[in-house]
Amino acid sequence: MNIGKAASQAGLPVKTVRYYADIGLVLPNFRSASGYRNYDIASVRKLIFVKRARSFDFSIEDCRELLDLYQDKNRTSFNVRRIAKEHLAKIKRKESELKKLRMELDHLVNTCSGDDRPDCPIIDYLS
Amino acid sequence: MNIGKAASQAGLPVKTVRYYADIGLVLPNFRSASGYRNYDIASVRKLIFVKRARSFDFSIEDCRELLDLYQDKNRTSFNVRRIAKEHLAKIKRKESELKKLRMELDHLVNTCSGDDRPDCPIIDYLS
DNA sequence: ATAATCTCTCTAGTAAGTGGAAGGTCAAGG
DNA sequence: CCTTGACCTTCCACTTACTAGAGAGATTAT
Repeated sequence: MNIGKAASQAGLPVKTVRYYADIGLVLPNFRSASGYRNYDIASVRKLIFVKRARSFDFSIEDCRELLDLYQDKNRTSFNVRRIAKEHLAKIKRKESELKKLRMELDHLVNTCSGDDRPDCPIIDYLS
Repeated sequence: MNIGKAASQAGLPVKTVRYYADIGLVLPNFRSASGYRNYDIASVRKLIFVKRARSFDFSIEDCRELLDLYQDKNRTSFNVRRIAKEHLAKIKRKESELKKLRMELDHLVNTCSGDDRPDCPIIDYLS
């Protein structure tokens, strides 16, 4: 199938599928005589795999590794878990930073009267 | 003072201060005959203000607006609060997405045995 | 005078795409 | 047979908020 169909089956924009081909993440099976990219079911499955992994916020490089493991019948779940654990650690770090941020900002917004006067604890805090 | 001193007083890399000048966020007071940027205390305070706002993850464009309000003696706390509230809403959205992500990934990592066999619930889930 | 430490501008790179321009291809209809 | 419209191609530029480095000029210290 052509890129348009592959993209819609995977639920990705055509541009993104082309981009994944450009960076060698998910290559089309072959090119037609006129240069059209051709995808089969297996490559569409790879696109879907990448889409899911990206929705978990895995980086493209992580996706590359995971995709290798996905295709490797001799993989060990140890290696998959290692990547996922590292990623989880990053997410947890981000989450706690974001929580701290949200709490501080929440406090600032709550202490600000938000009226027509210039006095503002938010500005004061940032100054 | 030159850019180096201004940057260190603000706790920012020189490159960043130059960047803020390039995009017109915090301009130096003037340029010396030889082209050196010159910063006074007021502009250093603006740099610090931006640094704090950035640490709250306000975008550069938010910083621009906040900086305008910071300098505007006729500002209303209503406007400051509006920007902060919008930003807070974005952060809250991100936070809950991240939490969902973390919980799902946590679950996957916990169900994966992580041994030398190829069977892996993480791969299964992404497939 | 010279060396070390500034500073300047300019270019290019980061992550992961997105948008658009200019042009080639393919199937259907008149 | 020709045209229309939908699809496809490549290439370039833009996004965010910087950061790295090159090559050159300015200032300061010895």
